[in-house]
Amino acid sequence: MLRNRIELDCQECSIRNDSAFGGLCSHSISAINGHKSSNIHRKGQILFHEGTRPLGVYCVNKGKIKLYKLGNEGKEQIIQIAKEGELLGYRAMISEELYPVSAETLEECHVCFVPKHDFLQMLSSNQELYAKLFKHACHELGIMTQNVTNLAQKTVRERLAITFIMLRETYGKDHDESNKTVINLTREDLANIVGTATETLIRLLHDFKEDNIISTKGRKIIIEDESELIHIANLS
Amino acid sequence: MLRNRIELDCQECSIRNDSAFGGLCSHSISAINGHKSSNIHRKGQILFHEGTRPLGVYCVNKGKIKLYKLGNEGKEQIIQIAKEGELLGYRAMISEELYPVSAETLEECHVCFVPKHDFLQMLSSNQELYAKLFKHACHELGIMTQNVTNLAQKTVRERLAITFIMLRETYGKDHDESNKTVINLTREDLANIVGTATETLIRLLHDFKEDNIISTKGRKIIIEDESELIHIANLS
DNA sequence: CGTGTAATTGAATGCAGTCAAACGAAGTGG
DNA sequence: CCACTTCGTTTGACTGCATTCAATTACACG
Repeated sequence: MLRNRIELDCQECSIRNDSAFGGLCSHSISAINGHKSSNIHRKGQILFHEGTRPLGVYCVNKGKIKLYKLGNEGKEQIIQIAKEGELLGYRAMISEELYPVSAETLEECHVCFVPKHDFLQMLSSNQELYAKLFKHACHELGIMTQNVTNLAQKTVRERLAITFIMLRETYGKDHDESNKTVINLTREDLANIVGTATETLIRLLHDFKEDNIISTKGRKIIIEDESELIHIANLS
Repeated sequence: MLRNRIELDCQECSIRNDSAFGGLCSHSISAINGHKSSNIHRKGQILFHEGTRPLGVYCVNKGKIKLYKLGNEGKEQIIQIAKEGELLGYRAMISEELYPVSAETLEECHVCFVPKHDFLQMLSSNQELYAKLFKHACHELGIMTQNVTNLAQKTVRERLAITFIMLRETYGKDHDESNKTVINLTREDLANIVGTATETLIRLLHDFKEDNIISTKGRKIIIEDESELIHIANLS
């Protein structure tokens, strides 16, 4: 077995208030707590595979997880980098479809799992949680229309700037001594977020470094000048 | 005033069962019916503008409506072509955000409008409708991840084939004597669905015509060979 | 039945992808 | 601990798909 158990308690969970489970009554929280299992996943493990049937939902307690869809040449298109507090896998369960994406850990992650049956029961008895998830899904749809427009109309350079701005949210808590965001992703993953070839991405990183917008330490990328990123992103 | 009233009755509505309001009890239907207004919109009218606050929801009874987002050069990215039966504008209302897209009629349309307050009241008293819309939103999210992947990884030629396959659903009821789907869109709109320049699109239409995949009658495009489209689309 | 908008074609440019090769870093096993 | 291996990164050269600009033709719609 590639994962290990860990003891996590929803009542004590520090990131609960940032998650979909924030603001729930203590009765609901203890219901979740009673049905979940908590696991440590090593880097590179798959939580679920695109095209498989949802078995439950995953609540990220710690670590980053990439959600990606495979194109037909086997190239990953990364749809989202999920961080602590995010609830994964509920959408396909609600729409009663197969997972449209795969979820893979980018580092060691602590993840709680709530089985489908228990989760659906909670949902049906908790209007507040239901409304919260519905709202979240509608919000995501708005973001996706923006993503589609960016991919269709913006240059790779602009999309890379947008990606960095977005990753600053995701990696905001990972910062260096001088409080600058540090992004730890392979060049290939970064290219698969932007939607370009790895070589093209590397050339653009070079340009950004020359302009002191970013710096690098090994594979790690440090965001140096966000205002210039916003400028390059050329947002409408 | 550029629109005219029309008398439509939800109880008698022929497309109701294809819509989000399908399968509701007759009590709910009459509640909707009592709160809606029905209008005829001429071609080119805007139902709502991107960036404005949702005032209610729109149920399409007849006609096609394009939903698009503006890029910063003013270029439209068409996210969806809505047809009869579709319910528009509920997502931004649920997520309590401004409209992420604009909605414009592509031909004369009959559209029923339900004001925000009435719609929200109906939602809160009708768990079934609520669940249906939530499910629909989650389904749309899956489609959007596919769209993102296609835009990022597929060539314009492949995306045009995919667009035609998609439009066959939308324009399925618009067919000629020999039962072939006829698509009536400007070249610019078609280009803005595919995510390319109008000139590029026209050149590809030329290629498709040479290969007898489509034919044209004026601006109208007739789908001649769907199996070849599927082949070109190169779906995973 | 005109007239402006849409569609089409041509030519030139360039952004980004692909292929190939070299270099570097990190991990493995002897 | 070091040689070996593998994977990730980087750079160079080349190609080509798609965009842009410009000019002409067709046709949709009032």
